[in-house]
Amino acid sequence: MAKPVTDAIAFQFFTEIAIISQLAETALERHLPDAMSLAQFRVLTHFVRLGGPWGPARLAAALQVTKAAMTFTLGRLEAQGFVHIDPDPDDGRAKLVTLSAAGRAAHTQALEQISPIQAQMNNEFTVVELAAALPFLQRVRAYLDAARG
Amino acid sequence: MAKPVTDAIAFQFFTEIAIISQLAETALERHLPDAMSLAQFRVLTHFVRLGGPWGPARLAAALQVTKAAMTFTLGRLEAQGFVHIDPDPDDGRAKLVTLSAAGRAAHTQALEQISPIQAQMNNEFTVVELAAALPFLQRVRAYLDAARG
DNA sequence: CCTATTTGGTTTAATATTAAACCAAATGGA
DNA sequence: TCCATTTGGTTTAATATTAAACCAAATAGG
Repeated sequence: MAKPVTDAIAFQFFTEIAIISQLAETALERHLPDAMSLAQFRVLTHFVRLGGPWGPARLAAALQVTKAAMTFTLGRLEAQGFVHIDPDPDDGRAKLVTLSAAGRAAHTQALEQISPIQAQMNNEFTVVELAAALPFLQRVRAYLDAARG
Repeated sequence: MAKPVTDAIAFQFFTEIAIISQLAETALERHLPDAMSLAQFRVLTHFVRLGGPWGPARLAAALQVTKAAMTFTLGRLEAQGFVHIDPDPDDGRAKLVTLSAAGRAAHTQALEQISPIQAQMNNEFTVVELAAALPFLQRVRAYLDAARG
């Protein structure tokens, strides 16, 4: 026999996570500028936070999507002029992706549009509560990250 | 000015949630039987937990997907013989979806195939830890659920 | 050096999802 | 009763995603 109680709790934990994730993503997507998908927003955020040129493969790994998905997203971002994609002078296979001024502006604009959600959240939950929840979530994330073989 | 610290923590919270969700879903999907998508598994689980006939619209609402997505998923489930879809005798528009014996068996089979993940999880985290994390997650979920207008 | 393997990236085909338009049946006032 | 609105469900078109095959350049081991 399995351990039904234990199983049920782990299951419930991931169910809550999945629902929160889905609701948050939907809310976020609804407040993003029309032409900007969540995937695009995440790439822009990544550049704003960490700067520097990144290759598509590294970006895909960092944002946990396939290389094919990243090719697609970067194509959309480039078409809107939000990133520059240049060949890597040091590696004939590789490309270097950088955030453009327009991309940075679009991200700032997106942040403004989602600020009402942030404000509501901060109204509903305290920093202390959110911060208290973080360590365990980080442990779970680290475990899943390590366990994905 | 915004409150950068507060904002950063809420952002970090949802980032962890999103990553955990993605990693968990990927892991789950990899252990599911080949022909069974996560969406299909969720519908089967719903029936196993709550029984009874459900209409596509109610199912869509319960599992937080659009009616169109539910039409698609139910079509796949019906094609595999995992659910029965009959007209509702009391409502000319509606349909009644029920779990078939084959559907129940497929769900049992799926549970067996994902049990290694459960086992690993239970090995890494205690029931107490998981249970301790639940209340706050439930509060956040309830808030987001209520706030989605 | 060579060759085998790895790595960066794209393409193709399939799947899953949403939004929007739509149809048909039910419901609720006036 | 009748019409307007709501509700249940499907369809269509578009978007986003994955897996798998593929190509080209880099790297490593003999």
